[in-house]
Amino acid sequence: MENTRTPARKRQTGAQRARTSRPGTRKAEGTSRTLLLAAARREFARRGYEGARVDEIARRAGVNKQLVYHHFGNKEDLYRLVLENVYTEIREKERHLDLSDPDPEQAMRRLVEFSFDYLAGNRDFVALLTDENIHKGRRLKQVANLQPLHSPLIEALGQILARGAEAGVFRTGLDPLQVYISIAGLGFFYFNNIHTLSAIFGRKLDGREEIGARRAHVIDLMFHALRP
Amino acid sequence: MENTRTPARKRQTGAQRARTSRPGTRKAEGTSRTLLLAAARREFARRGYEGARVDEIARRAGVNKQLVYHHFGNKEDLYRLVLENVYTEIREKERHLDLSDPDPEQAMRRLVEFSFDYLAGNRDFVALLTDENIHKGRRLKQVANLQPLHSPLIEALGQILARGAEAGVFRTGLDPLQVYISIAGLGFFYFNNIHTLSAIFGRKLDGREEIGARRAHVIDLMFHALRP
Amino acid sequence: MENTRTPARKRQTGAQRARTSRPGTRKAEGTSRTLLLAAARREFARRGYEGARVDEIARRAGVNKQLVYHHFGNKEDLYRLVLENVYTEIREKERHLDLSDPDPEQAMRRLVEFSFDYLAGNRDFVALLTDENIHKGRRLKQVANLQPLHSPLIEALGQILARGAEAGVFRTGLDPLQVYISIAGLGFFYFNNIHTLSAIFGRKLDGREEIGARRAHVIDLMFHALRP
Amino acid sequence: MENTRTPARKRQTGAQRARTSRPGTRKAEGTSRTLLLAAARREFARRGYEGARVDEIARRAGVNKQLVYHHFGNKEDLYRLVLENVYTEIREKERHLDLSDPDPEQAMRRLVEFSFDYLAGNRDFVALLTDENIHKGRRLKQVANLQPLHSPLIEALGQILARGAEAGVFRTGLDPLQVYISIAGLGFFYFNNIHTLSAIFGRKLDGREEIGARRAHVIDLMFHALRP
DNA sequence: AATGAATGAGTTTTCATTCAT
DNA sequence: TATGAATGAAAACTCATTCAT
Repeated sequence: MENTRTPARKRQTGAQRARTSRPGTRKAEGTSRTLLLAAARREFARRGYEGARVDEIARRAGVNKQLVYHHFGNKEDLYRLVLENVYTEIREKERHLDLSDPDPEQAMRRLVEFSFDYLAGNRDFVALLTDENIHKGRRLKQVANLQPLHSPLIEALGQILARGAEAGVFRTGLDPLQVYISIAGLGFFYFNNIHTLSAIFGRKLDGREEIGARRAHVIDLMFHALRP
Repeated sequence: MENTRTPARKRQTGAQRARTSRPGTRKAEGTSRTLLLAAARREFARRGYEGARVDEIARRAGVNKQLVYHHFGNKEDLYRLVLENVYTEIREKERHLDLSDPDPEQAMRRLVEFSFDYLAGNRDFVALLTDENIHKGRRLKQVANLQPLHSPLIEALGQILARGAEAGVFRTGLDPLQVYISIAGLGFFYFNNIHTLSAIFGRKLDGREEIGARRAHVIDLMFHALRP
Repeated sequence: MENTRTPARKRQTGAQRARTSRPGTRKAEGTSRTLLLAAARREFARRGYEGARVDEIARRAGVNKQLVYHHFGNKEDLYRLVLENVYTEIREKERHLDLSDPDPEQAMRRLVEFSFDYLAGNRDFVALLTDENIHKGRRLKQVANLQPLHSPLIEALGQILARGAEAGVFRTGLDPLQVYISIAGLGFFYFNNIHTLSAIFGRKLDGREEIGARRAHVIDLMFHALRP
Repeated sequence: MENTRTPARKRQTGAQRARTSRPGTRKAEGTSRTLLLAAARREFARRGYEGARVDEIARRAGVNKQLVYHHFGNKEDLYRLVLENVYTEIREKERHLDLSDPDPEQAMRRLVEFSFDYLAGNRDFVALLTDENIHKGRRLKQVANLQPLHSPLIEALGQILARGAEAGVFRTGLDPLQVYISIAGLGFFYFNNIHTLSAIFGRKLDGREEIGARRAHVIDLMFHALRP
C-alpha cells in the first residue's frame, strides 16, 4: 500500500563544491549562500524542520529557490549545515568566555549569566535544538566534530567548582555535568516553553521585565544551591 | 505566501457529537476513537504536528483513515484534542497530589519528585509541549479551560513555601511561579534534550541509572537552593 | 501551468462503468487502475521512461494524477508493472500458439508469422523493449518470474527443427536459440528502426504494403535459410 | 545555431591561451569541443536523449557546462551533431568497404561481416539509433545530407546479388533493400536487446564467445538463405 | 574560449481531505 | 460506524539555459 520512496539519486552536489570558495574572485561570492543560510536558520527555528518551506527560505533570502539546491544539495543537508553552524557559533562564544577568574564565584556568575543571556538572545538556537530533539537527534549525530565540543566547558566548570569548594564558597560532591545541565535547563525551559507557560499561567513572560526577573531568579537559585 | 492551510476552527462537527455515545449500542463502542486518540498522541509526539501523518495515525490505530475525519474533523482538531487530553491528564494527576502535608519539606519533596517522575514517565507530554511551543502555543491557546489550570498548583506551592519559611526550613522572598518553573525546568530540559545532550557529551543519558542520578541531583539542588 | 482539467473530459466514468461494472462490488472497481496502466504503456512506449510524463499518463487515462501514486507508488514502479504486463501478455499469446502441428514446416511458418505479426501489431512492445535495453535491462531484471518465460518456446522450436530435420525439410546443426533470435530480429529491426530506415532510404516503410512485403521477405528468407 | 562539421576546425584561441598559463602552446586547441562531443555521444547512448544530462556531459568532458552552449547552442543541437557524426562515421567506413570483389560470395561475406562487426564494436551507434527511433526519427530528419547516404550501399548490394545470381551462387528475385535490412537486423537485434535477451533466457550473451557464435550463425544463415 | 552564479519552467511526489457507498 | 477510491493544493527537487565576468 505504501510507496517505497527511494531517494535514489540523492547527490550532494553544489554543497561540496561551494564550500571551497575562494574569496576575492567574485564580488557576489558567497553572498547568496550566506543569505540563504541565515534565512534557513530562521525558517527552521520558526517552523521546525518539517514545517519549514524551502520556498520560504529562498523568498526570505531574496534569491531563487533553486539556489538552495545548488548550494546545499537538499533540504536536509541545509538543515544539517544550519545545525552545525549554530553549534559552532555557541562553541566559539563559549571559547571566548573567560572562566579562569581567580574568584570562583565570579567565574560561576559569568557562566550562569552567559548561559542565560545566550539563550535569551538566540531563541533560534533554542528552537533548533528542540526540534532536533523531537527527531531524536538523528541529524545532529551526523554532524561531525561535535562530541568533543562541550567537554572543555564541563572541565572548566569542574575546576570552578573545585576551586570554590577549596575556598569554602561552594559545597562539594557536585557532578559538573549535572550542574551544567541545571544551569542550562533553568534558562532553556523558560525560553523554550515561554508560550505555553504564558498561556497556562495567564501571564505573558516574554517581556523585558519578566525575563529580567527570571534571570535574577536563576542566578540567585544557583548560588544558593551551591552554597556549602 | 503564508501556508495557513487549515482555516483554524474549521468545524468541530462529528467529533463532538461522537463523543456523547450511547452505551450498549455497539460492542466496539468508542474503540476506534480511543485507538485513534492514542495513536495520534504518539505520532504527534514522535514527529511533531507537521511531521505527523494522518495516514500513519490511522495505520497505527488499525482503522480506516477516513475515521479520523469522521471522529475528529481534521488533523488540527485532532491535535488540539490530544493536547487537551494531555493537559487534562496531568491536571488530574496534580489534583490527586497531596501537597497539604503539614511538613513543608515533605510536601516540597513530593512536588519535586512528582514533577520529575511525571516527565520521566510521559515523554509524549514533553514532546508535545515542545512542539506546541515551536508553534508559539497557538493551538494551546485555543484549548478551552486551560488558564485556571495550574493556578491552584502555584497557590499550593506558595503556601508550602510560606509554611516552610515560617518553620525556618525555607528561605523567604521566593516567587512561587519562578520556583515552579525551576522545578519543572530542571527535569524538562534533561528529557527534552536528552538526545542532543547525549550526542554532545558522548554519554547516553537515557539509561535507568543516569535518570536516577539526575533525579537525585534535582531534588538535592532544589533543597539546597531553598534553604534559608 | 498545470493540466487544468476541463470539466468536459473530467471523467467518462459513466461509459467505463457500464463496461466493467459488476453488481455487488464497487462500480469503478479497478477501472482507473486499468486505464492508467494502458495510458502508461502508451506513454512509456512513445517517449521512453525518461521522456514519459506522469502528468500525461494521468491525463490520457482521464484521471487525477495522484491516482498514479495511489495505485502504483511511483513512476518507476509503474514502469516496471507495465513491463511485466507486456511480457505476460506475449507469453500468454505464445502459450496459445499451437506449435505441435505434425508438419514441421507448418509449425515453423506459424511461429515466424506470429513473431512478425505480433511485433507489427504491438509497436508498444517493441518500443518498451528497446527503451529497457537502453537502460541495460536493469528494471526488467527486477521483474519476477521472467527467466523461465521463453524457455518453453525455445524447446518447442528445437523440436520443430528436429522434426523438420528428420523429415528432411530442414537442415541440421542449428541452435534453436540462434534461430529464435534471428526470427525475432528480422521483424524487430524493421519495426524498431522504421523511422530512421525510412529517413535514410527515403522510403516510408510504415505503409500496409511495405509491411506486407517485409513480412513475405522474412518468411521467405527463413525458409530458404532452413533448407537442408 | 549552426554547428561545424569539421572536427579539426580552428577557432579563436586567445582566451584559451591565456588560460593555459603557457602562451604559445596550442595543445588545448579545439580540445574542449572534441571532448564534449565524445562525452555527449557516450552520455546520449547510455541514457537516451531525455535521460542524458548536460551537466554530466560537461563533467565527463572535464569542462565547464557553459561550454556546451558556447560550442553547440543547446542540448538538441548537440544531439543532432552527435547523430550526424555517428552516421558520417559509418558512412566513411562503408565507403572504404571494398565490395567490388569479383567473387560475389566474397563480397557478400565482407558486407555481412562488416555489418555485424561494426555493430559489435559500436554499441553507441546501436543505442543512439534506437533512441532516435523512439522519437520517431524526428531529429535525424533534420540532419542534412542523409537521404542519399546509404543508397550507394544498396546499389552495391544489388550488384553483388545480380552477379551472384548470374554466377549461379545466389538465387534471384531478392530485393536488395530487404536483404540489407535482414543483414543489419540479424546483428542489430542481438546487440540492441542483449540485456533483455540475457535476462529472459538466463544466459549472458555479452561474452566474447557468445558474440562469436552469433556472428557465425548470422553469416551461415544469410548464405543459406541466399542459395539458389 | 572559458567560468561560476543564477534562474524559469517544469516534474515527481506528498499529504490532508472529500466522495460515494 | 466504517471503508476504498479519488482529488486539490502544495511540497521538494530537477534541469536546460542564461548572466556577468
